[in-house]
Amino acid sequence: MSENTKIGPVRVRFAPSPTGYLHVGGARTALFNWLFARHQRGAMILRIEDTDAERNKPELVQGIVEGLRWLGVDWDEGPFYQSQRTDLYQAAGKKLLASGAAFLCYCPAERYAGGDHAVEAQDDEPKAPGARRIVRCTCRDGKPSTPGTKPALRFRVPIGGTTKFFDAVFGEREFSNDEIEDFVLLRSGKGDEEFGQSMYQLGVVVDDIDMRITHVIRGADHISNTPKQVLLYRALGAEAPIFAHVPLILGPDKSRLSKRHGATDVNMYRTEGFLPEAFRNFLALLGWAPGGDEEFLRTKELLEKFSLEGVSRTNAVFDRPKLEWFNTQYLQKLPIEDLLPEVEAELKRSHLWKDEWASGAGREWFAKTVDLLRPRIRLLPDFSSWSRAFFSDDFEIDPEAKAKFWKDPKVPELLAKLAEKLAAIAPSDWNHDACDHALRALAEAEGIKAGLLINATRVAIVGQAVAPPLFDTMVVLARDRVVNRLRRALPAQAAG
RNA sequence: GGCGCUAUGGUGCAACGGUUAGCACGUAGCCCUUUCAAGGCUAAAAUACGGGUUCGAUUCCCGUUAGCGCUACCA
Repeated sequence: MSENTKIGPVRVRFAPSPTGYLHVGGARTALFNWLFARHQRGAMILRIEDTDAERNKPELVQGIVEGLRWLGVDWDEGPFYQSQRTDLYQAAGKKLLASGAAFLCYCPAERYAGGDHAVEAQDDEPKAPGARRIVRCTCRDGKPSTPGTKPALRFRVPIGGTTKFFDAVFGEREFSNDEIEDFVLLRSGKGDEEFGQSMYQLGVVVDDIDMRITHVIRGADHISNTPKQVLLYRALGAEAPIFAHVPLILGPDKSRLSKRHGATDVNMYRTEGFLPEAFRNFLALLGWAPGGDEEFLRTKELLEKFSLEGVSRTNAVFDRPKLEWFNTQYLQKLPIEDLLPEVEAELKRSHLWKDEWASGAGREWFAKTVDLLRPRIRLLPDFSSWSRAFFSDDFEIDPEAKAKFWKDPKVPELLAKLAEKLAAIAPSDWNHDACDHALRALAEAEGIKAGLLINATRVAIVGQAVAPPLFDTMVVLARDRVVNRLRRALPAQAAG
């Protein structure tokens, strides 16, 4: 609407750090950025924040990129790697040093590291009010605390006053400068380098300025970092962007979502067989709502409706049962042509795919079969496992199904008779009602309930107690397969 | 410990001063039925607590409590 009219085209970025896989929190941040960018017809940029050589695992970038692709999140620029942009950060750091906005710090790193385990600050050192941590470094007046060591570059945070910024989700925010520590901009150099790698705060700000980012949409865990970054923008002579901090995703116990809560890697949902669009719909509704009660929102609608105003300020619990519900909804409601490629890919993965299903009559059969199966499918791999008998003659008969529906001693005889009756139907007359009549006529002639024969037949032709309605299944399998499977089932029954 | 953020059923969201507090997931029951789903109907279930402001608070303000975040030469 109007929030971006004076700052030109929207430019946003997703900036993961390759210290782990793409987790659902990051995925949602990426999704929100993407929805916002596409809704605003702006640009989406991917930037890899790999300035920590120690923790960084370059091979993880591949997985992150795959996760984003699966999610359907694409980008217009990048990926850019911060590890390849060090000159920019060094230059910015030196500029800040020259202007007096930063200073050299000779303190040993351990002096500040480790939170509660940090070295106790001396009584005469400026500390955050009531806290043990050191907020003002004694090096800021130019006197090296530990001469002879290589210095890091720290930002000279103003004494007194406040730093403000606007957050599209949380509103106007104001932080007291006395709470902000003299944070490190550039690590101390090793060997003969003047400085080491850039720290997070400097890299982010330098890049966001350089890439002309207009809206910084990221997790709410960064809200306390924001005043530091605003200070940096000012010191670098740039205008701060609009921030939008999105609430975090929690596990069922309301603690921050982590591995012990189960799958947090987006790629695990892909391999489990969730539909990306269902996953996207679910994720979009975690911390955002379009305002009404609609929940089944296809990506097109998400794109139309997304706005930062609808983003919630409260953390949300990742509710897997609801994700599963979304998946079954998509499995059932998607236009069949949207679902077919997913099923095709699944059958290829499990080597059940036949090329004859790619087009023509084969495609029609495939569409009809998938349509018959879909109400009972929960995850894509169910097409290969649970529905195997629809795509292959090579399937097992489930022992529990036998025990349940082949109990009656008359079953072998009944199935044999049914096979002969069905075999007598001309292929051109093979349809739901013909099968229905043939079976019910037999049941009546034998003086048994149709249900007994229906259930026994189902086990014989698909090997399971659970399947789509029998006569629809028979139509899809066609006469010869049904008859063959009935005949084949008899020795299996005797053996079982 | 300090600073910050948040608070509607078990969960995700709606209601942006006036509703019998709505929808969905999940749960329970019923219907449908040829197995199992799906679908339909019904039920139980919430404004954290205490103060204000107001004719009127879920909604605005303060406090308490709880949860979460930040508090690294991590990002």
